[in-house]
Amino acid sequence: MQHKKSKRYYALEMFPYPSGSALHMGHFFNFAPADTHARFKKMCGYDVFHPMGFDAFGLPAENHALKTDTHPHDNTLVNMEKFRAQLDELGGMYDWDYTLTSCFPEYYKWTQWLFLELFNAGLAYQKESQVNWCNSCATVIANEQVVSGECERCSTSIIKKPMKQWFFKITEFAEELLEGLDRIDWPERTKSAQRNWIGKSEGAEVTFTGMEGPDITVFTTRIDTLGGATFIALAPEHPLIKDDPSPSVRKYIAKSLEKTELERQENKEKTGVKTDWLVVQNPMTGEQIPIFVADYVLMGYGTGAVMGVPAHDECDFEFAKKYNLEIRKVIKTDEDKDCITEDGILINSGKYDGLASAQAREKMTSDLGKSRITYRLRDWSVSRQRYWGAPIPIIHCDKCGAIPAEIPVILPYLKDFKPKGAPPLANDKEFLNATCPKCKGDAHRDVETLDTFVCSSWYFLRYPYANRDDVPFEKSVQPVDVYVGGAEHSVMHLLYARFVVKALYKMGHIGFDEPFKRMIHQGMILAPDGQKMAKSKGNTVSPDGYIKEFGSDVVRLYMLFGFNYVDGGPWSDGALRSTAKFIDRVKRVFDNKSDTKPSPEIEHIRATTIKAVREDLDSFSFNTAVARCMEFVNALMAEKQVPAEAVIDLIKLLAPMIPVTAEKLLPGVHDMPFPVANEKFLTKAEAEIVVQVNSKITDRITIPTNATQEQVEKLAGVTGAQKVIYIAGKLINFLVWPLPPIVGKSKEKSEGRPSEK
RNA sequence: GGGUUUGUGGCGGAAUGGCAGACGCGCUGGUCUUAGGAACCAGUGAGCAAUCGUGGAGGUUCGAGUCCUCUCAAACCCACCA
Repeated sequence: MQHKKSKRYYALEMFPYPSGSALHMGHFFNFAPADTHARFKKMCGYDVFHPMGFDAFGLPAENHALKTDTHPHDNTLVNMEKFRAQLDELGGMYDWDYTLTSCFPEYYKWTQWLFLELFNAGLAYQKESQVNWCNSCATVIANEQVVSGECERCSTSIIKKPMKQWFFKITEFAEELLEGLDRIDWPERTKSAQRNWIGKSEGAEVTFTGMEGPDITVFTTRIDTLGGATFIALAPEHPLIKDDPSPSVRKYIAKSLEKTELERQENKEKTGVKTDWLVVQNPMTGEQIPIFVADYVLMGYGTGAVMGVPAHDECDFEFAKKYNLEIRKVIKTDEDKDCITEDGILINSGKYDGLASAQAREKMTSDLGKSRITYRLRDWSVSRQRYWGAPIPIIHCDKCGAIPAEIPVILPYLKDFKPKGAPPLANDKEFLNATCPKCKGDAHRDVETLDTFVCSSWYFLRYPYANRDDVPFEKSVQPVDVYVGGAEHSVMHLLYARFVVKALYKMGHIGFDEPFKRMIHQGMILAPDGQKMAKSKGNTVSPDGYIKEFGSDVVRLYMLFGFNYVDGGPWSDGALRSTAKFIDRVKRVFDNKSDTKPSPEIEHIRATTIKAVREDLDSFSFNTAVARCMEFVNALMAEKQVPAEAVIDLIKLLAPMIPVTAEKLLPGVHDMPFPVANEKFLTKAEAEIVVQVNSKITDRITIPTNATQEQVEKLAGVTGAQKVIYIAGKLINFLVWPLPPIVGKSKEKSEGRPSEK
């Protein structure tokens, strides 16, 4: 019975975060169905690798420890044990020999290795910049972790703060990150979210010649509106005005920089101040236009300077109105009645007069500017001023600068890890003081820790080598075949992981450049009232009680059957009981089996069920897979004698879905091959098809499956058709044209509509 | 404002352009039970009917829940991005 193990199949779920409580319904809905898929693949003969670990570093664990006056290390160990027990209870088929825990030195040594590899390749660098600071978390957070101006974790308003920070150069991979999306089997919405986040836009740089001051280069996607540029606006952070002597300018800059991200966003009214000495010349019209400093211009995008074209840009329009600047139209828009192209035609623009905007852009870019592509993506800030994370493996030496430390740099077990202005590790003198590896002089360690997303950006490479202490992984490591996890990671974890893999690929450490070939996001289980489950609402439902009451198979099967996996939906006790009922029926039909030969009907449904279940389990369409099995059971129960061989196939089909029950009924089932449909029985000898005349159903007839179209036409008994459409096994449609009094839909409509109107 | 996705019975949800509502919940009736439950059997989109029905309006097609255009609604992502 043992089949040949062949192709390796790497099935992975996002590893859980062992914070405060136990695994919740969301975890179960992620893990149980994904486990069904992995078990199915195993029975199909794949050498399935299905590991599980713990994403143990991070803020929630640390904050929880602070609140409860415990230590995150101790809590994590306790929680992990609880998680592990729950995962076993769930009946998960995991390769526990290859587990990993991101807060253990055996793991984070290699996270530090990754950091140093990026550092040595110039992809990790330090820079002083305006960073996102969360006062409540007392740490810097990455762009991706700022959600509409607030901290993703605690919803505190984010402020900007100048700070020297470590960054990963994810922007260098913007184009690759974009391009790779076309090659992977991921949900469209996730790809779209990433494209959105990367935010590529193609445009041009145009330089305005300075008359009294320096030249100013702006970025624009609409160079065709250049003739309508009546002012220039610079971001408050722009280097050209950094040392501007004008008091009003200095005051304005200082005020803008104080504002938080959120305040800037909320303050929709444009403000700005005109500079005294800068006047620049429009390269197209030759005229001189004023320069403003305005905080609606972002330093981080384009060149930090924009040309103000009030007639064709909403923001510029608002600004121009407020400061009484000229509004000059240079493009015909939809409102202009005589507009003939979709794209607009250039007017009043000298030698470009009359060109469509797209053409004009191309021509003007080569004449007056330089084409340039910009991205919204920012480099990933990875320093955290907190305790519970992997220490940044860098030693700072006054003479030699930032020097790689010997790894692992062990995170000390601090009794007091409360953030008090400085990062907690700074208080540990033993940790802080170090010797420079280069000059052997006095130096100090970097006291910040790495963003947890660094830990999770590469863990899937580590699993197969979890027990190796000489290497993080080897070049022969394989990408994940199917990755299952929440859609909330669309732009953080999933983007970071892709970046890290691309970087490692470029450095020659691995042989692929996309980590997850296929991505599935499970939906969300809602409370029975259709609301999101929340402790504050008191509507949470916990899986543990149900498992205790009904057994894990019932809960698992309900998760498979009760929802479309990708959509999720509200929890229902009633529907859960129905799956318990179904398992009882399966047991009963199994007990009633006898050594009879299956009837042709049973052979047929057996074959079609096997085929359908195979397809459904492969495509994560669990609900229909269960439905097919239910039909199969119904058919078997209707038999006087239940043929054993068919029932055994049923148990094999169900084994990935109800592993405990299946193993009990058929010991060793999980090592047996998944049933293969007998082609012979897939089609019946006879089939019922629909007869249509002029696309209306007039009859249903039974025909031999192998009948030719001529034979079917004869059997249908319709004559005089001008055209016949025959879909084998489905329908035959006789078009008797022109239409007799009983008319088709279109005629009816054209007659009926005018009189109704 | 830009992008993506989703709109199907009382409910969860099925339908490679080919019989809409598979499968299940719930409900109704029945069998069996002292009774309740369980189990089993039958029915269950709407309408007395002809027929009508997949958010709405058009279109393509012999044929549209499915493809195209517009529109409405919801969810998510991005958003003074030049």
